[in-house]
Amino acid sequence: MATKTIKQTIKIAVDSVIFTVQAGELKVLLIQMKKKPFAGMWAVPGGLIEQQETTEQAARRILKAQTAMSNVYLEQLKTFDHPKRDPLTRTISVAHFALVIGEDVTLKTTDKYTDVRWWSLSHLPTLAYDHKEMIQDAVGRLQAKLEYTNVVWSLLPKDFTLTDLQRIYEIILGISFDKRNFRKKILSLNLIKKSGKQRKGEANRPAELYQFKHRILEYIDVL
Amino acid sequence: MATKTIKQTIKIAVDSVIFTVQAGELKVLLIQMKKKPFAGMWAVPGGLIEQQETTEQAARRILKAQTAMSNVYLEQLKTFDHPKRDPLTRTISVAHFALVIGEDVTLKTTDKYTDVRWWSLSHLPTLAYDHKEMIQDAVGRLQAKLEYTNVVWSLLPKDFTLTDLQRIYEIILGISFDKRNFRKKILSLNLIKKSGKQRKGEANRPAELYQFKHRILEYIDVL
DNA sequence: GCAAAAGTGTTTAACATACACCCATGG
DNA sequence: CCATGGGTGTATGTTAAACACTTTTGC
Repeated sequence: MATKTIKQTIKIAVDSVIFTVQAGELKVLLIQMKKKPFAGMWAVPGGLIEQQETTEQAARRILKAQTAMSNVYLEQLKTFDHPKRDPLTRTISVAHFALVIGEDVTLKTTDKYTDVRWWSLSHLPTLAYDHKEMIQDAVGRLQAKLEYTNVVWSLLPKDFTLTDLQRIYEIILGISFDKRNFRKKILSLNLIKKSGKQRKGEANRPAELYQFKHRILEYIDVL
Repeated sequence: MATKTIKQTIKIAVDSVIFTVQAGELKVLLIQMKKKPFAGMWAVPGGLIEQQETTEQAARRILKAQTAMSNVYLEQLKTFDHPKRDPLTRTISVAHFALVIGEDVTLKTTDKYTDVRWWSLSHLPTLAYDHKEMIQDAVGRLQAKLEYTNVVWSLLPKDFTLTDLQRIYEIILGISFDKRNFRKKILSLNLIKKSGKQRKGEANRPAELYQFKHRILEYIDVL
């Protein structure tokens, strides 16, 4: 070893797989690319990191350019490093995954991209780079993380009903739960509390509104 | 954005946190550094990646330089990217974690380092860079992975006893298990089979030798 | 008064935990 | 024959799973 000392010319990018739950579906934010060789294809938002920032700072900077964020949960996912993943120059991407609350996200358009929009995971368009694999990895991480952390807070507004919470779990995990058992389990975990308020104005019995006790990551056996 | 286009000058390294279980302890392989600014300190083995290799290939290449491997489990751990983690030039490290079988590892020494040896996790020396954090992250990952995968095969030889297996779990997780319950649980998981052989020659009843059915990663609720 | 979602307990099955003695061998 | 670690079963408690009806509201 240590004889071959070719100088590295590798770029470092950050990509963020941004999820939200909207209209009963899990969705991911994609931008449509302008430049070759992926013109017209869709990709997860990303960009090169700057000399003096961490990858997380880069991810937040780039995320701010696409969504007007209110509550963003962000964590490092995995580093994608296949030498041929970018056909132009070798680029290693430190992928992150992010969760935002569906309701209060407004998308911005920039001149760098043709379009920006949410895509349902069940109907994804053709993806650039290795972004299909990246999204699959991120979904797996999200599903796992729902089961052993309280991270679901990052997909819900401050006040929510137990049914809202159950829906999120059902949509992301793709299974349905018994209402009584789900409530029993969640309430026994000591993660949420009653807000005292109710959601009125619908053609049915008003629902109790709950809040998370802590909106920071905690590790707990959820399901 | 997209106005600040400072050219990136960032190096990409790979570091591997290599674990084994030896003499009843969890150990990590460290090399002692020669060069400033960390001369005399210890670090996890690593190096820069080459232009046309993946980080995993780089990790295996570097690992081969330190240990004569027989069975190495290797996976990407996390990317460490603080701008000041390397005081000389900005270097991003894609950390990996590796598991090797204690018995059949022979260490090589190279002229790049003062020394190479296994350190017990309970008595680590002063570590260079952010390698203390890296090792802690790796230990956490190892502990978690023991609980939801069959990865323990990578720490055991082909034939092993149920007591050998139980010891590994106890050492790494730092708790002790009831022998009968542990056996019941492990056998119910359908991960291992009797080899038909026994370990004789010790001053006690011979122990049945078992083998893993599959020496590849599987996801299962182990404990 | 009817449609729609909210809220609420009990029974049963599965799994985890606690626990103690006999067995086969080497020296 | 004794010291050493190997091997085995049962009873109890805890947690998960299955399951159906009443309540409150808007229209």
